[in-house]
Amino acid sequence: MPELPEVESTVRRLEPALLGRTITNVKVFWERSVALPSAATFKKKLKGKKIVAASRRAKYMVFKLSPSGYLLIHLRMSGTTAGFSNDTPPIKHTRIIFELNNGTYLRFDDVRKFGKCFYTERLEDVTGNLGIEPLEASFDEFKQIFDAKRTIKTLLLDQHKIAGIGNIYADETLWMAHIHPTRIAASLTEKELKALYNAIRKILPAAIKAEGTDFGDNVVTGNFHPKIYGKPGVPCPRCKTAIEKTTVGQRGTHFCPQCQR
DNA sequence: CAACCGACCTGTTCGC
DNA sequence: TGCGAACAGGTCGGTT
Repeated sequence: MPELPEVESTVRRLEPALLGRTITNVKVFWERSVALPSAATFKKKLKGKKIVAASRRAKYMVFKLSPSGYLLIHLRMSGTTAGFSNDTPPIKHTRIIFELNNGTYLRFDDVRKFGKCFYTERLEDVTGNLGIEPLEASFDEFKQIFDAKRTIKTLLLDQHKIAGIGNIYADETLWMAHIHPTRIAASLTEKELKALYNAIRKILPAAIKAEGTDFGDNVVTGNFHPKIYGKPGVPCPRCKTAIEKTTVGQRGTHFCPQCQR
């Protein structure tokens, strides 16, 4: 689920509840939700650490700890995080609980168990291979990525090239930029690349402001409404042609056959 | 280098 | 109504 806007919204929501709090205990209900290091070491390393900053890198939540280290959380497909008071019981899908020193806890729930938590002393050990941040890169930095013979959508989803865009926002930004998802990246004109760059810088902030995409479920509870994602057969908002759904790079892909060439 | 495939997982929706 | 197949916001490692 969560792509850049959802992760950003989640971090902003959690920040006031976590800053200055100390982790007093960690309960792991599903060991493989801990990616690094072992679950036992993870618990030991986090206990007693104070959360001094909350931020986002790509689709990772990053919590800086004192006196050292970082807690990173990647929600993957179905993860969620939220704070609760200690008298709230965990649910069926609770994978990890981080108890805090004020009678509350941070809970990591994850139906499909794909989400991962990391503890590391050096941030780059986890985030070192990630590509540019879509909202921070200059147009020149952005442009360099697309000098490749791959399809544009596959590139947009490649976190080692550009990090944070997922399936929803790849489809949405390509639609806004009038670019067909199977176009070869290197064939895009300067004008098309600029349109894509602008679409990203328009759609992602709007989605952050809306606190993520509205899917009517428990995973993403935001208020951003996609124009074409998840809407096969629905008239294109621009030209009224029926939105098509195909597969690109093994991912469900929505586009307008009329205005994306 | 790039596309494809199976894993990793559970839950919901679709099609017959 | 029932039941298996298909599919879901992500990513990785191994193969074509």
